[in-house]
Amino acid sequence: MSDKNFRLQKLREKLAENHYKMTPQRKEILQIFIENEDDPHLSAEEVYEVLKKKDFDFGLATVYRNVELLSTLGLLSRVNFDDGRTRYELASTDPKVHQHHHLICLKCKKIIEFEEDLLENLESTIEKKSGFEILNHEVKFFGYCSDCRKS
Amino acid sequence: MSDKNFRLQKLREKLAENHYKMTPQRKEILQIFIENEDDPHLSAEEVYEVLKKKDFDFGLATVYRNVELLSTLGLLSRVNFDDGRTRYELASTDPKVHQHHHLICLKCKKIIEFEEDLLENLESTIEKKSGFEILNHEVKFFGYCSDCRKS
DNA sequence: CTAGTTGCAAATGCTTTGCTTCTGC
DNA sequence: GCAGAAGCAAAGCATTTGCAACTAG
Repeated sequence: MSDKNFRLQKLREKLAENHYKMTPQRKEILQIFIENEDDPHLSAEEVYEVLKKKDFDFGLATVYRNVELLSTLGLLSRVNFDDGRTRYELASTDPKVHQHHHLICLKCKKIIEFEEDLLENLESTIEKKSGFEILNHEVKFFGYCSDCRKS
Repeated sequence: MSDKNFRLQKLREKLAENHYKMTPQRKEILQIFIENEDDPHLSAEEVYEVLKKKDFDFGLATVYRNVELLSTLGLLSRVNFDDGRTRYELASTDPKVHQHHHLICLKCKKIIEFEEDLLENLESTIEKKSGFEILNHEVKFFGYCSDCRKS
């Protein structure tokens, strides 16, 4: 099964499980995240713009309600880059895999994904010392990307 | 020199360096962060509330402008717990020390500070693999605190 | 003296909500 | 058929901004 169909399937399951309905709006919003690999961190407003370009005439409030719903269902993850809007990205399809990390360039504002996790040790240290049970994490690194370092 | 005087001294220096003026507003706002050890992550509005309790009648816009200024001067750090408001906390006085980590309990919403950093290895791995020069980071762990795990 | 700062109120911009109409299941 | 969803416009909040009056250096 393609990644796209896998995610749509999962959407159907999660919706049914929680007594929500599958609607064209929900399907299309998830698809936009699947298709927009090049721009993976979309705000509700940006999703709405993409929808308009694709000639889908959904209400903005519907987009707001559904990105939030998809995030509580675990299909999207909320990310916050302190630019005044909540953004969302496709969640990992593997429940064992935590979030990747984000490298944020202070000069050109570019956001780079770093795929490896590498926090297992730190997490078990924290769990031992604090008694806190860690389920997930969010890690951002700030600095200069390789392009900006050259100039 | 006390920690408080050290920080006020640093505020004076940073302001002068950058051609800003020392005002009673700026001094008092920084002091509030120094005094509020028990509630270390204040939003602008919360700082404004504390000021009112202390009978300082400063404008809310002044508070917004100055917490942001203190943050650009390195005396405060911005933190974001996705509760819809920007929060600030006292920055470390040691420039070599990175931010501590925040453990966020998903049940009781408590925020626990974890003082050790322990990210040196991960950072150097990322720098080697991506060519990204890391200056700072922000790390949040989500899960259940020891109190909530018991119940 | 004067560039920078404050305070106030109005404006902005993201997000949420109320409510009526519509539609999956 | 009916609970849940969409659409629209209005409301809600945190935050920013314009501007006249003030003040630190």
